[in-house]
Amino acid sequence: MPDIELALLIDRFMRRIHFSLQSKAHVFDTSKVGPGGGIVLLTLAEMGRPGLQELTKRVARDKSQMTRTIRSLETKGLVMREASEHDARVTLVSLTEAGEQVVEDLQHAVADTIGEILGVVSGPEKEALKSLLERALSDDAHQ
Amino acid sequence: MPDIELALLIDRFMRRIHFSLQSKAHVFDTSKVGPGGGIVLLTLAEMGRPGLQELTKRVARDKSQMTRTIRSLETKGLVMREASEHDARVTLVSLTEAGEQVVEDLQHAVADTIGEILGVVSGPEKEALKSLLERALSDDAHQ
DNA sequence: TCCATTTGGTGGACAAAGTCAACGATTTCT
DNA sequence: AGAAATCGTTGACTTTGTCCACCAAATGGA
Repeated sequence: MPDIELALLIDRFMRRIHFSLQSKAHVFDTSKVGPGGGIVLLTLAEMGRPGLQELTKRVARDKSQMTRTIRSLETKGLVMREASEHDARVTLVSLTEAGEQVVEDLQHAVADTIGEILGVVSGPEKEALKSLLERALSDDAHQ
Repeated sequence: MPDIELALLIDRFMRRIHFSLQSKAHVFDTSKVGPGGGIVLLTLAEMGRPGLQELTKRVARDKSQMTRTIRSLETKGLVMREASEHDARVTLVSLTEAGEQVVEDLQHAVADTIGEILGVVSGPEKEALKSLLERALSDDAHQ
């Protein structure tokens, strides 16, 4: 019943990561993509060349915001968009080479941070955590 | 090494909770405290009567923002502040009765939401998750 | 004791992120 | 073909987050 603690813990945890990353941002975020852009880039690296809508759902943002984020990343040359051949409504988004380079930097930074924070936690536990989250998120029955 | 997935999962997870709660906010958030205010109220219920700084660190927010959040909650009559006797600089914050009432509503709403999302996850696993997060957050060597 | 330094809280100004509703261009369904 | 749904974009607006300067109180030496 009192899983409120869990919610509060998760909130704190996320902010912890956020703070930690931000304090080092000036070192690795040379392209000034910010947290929002960063997550999008990392997700793109995972997804390949999704449609904008698909991407939006994955990162759970508002579509209008995603439009702007992508545009910003595009003007930085990190991302490219092309129309889908099958459906003229959808825009496919993918990383450019420059984008992939940035992703690598981001990956290191994030991995380091997570490593620091979860240093106390054993490997198997981390895997358990991932599996748990994946299951919880698997039924993407949300908007 | 590739714990980036973990970071992305956590981000998605948090947004999932956020969305779910927000979609029902009109039902339980009758006092219009918003997500920010809600977390502060719930945290206050946990902490009792902390100093503002202490509270700020716990929820990992900027102190100036906390000032404003508390003021907003105060004008709604959910929270009260009093000067500490030991240290004239610190303001002690605590829930009013009205505040405690609101906290109860929040707790139910949050518990429900977490319950929905973590429905797939077994009890013991949830406990493991909590313990993991607590450990990861225990060394509050930040800020 | 006096002064420099830290600590707790407030305020202002601005930047970033989120929210909401409307719109044009497709596609899909019947 | 026509109605309805989908995809992306735009505009306007609210909420959060961030940074920095500031005052008041406490602390820690010389």
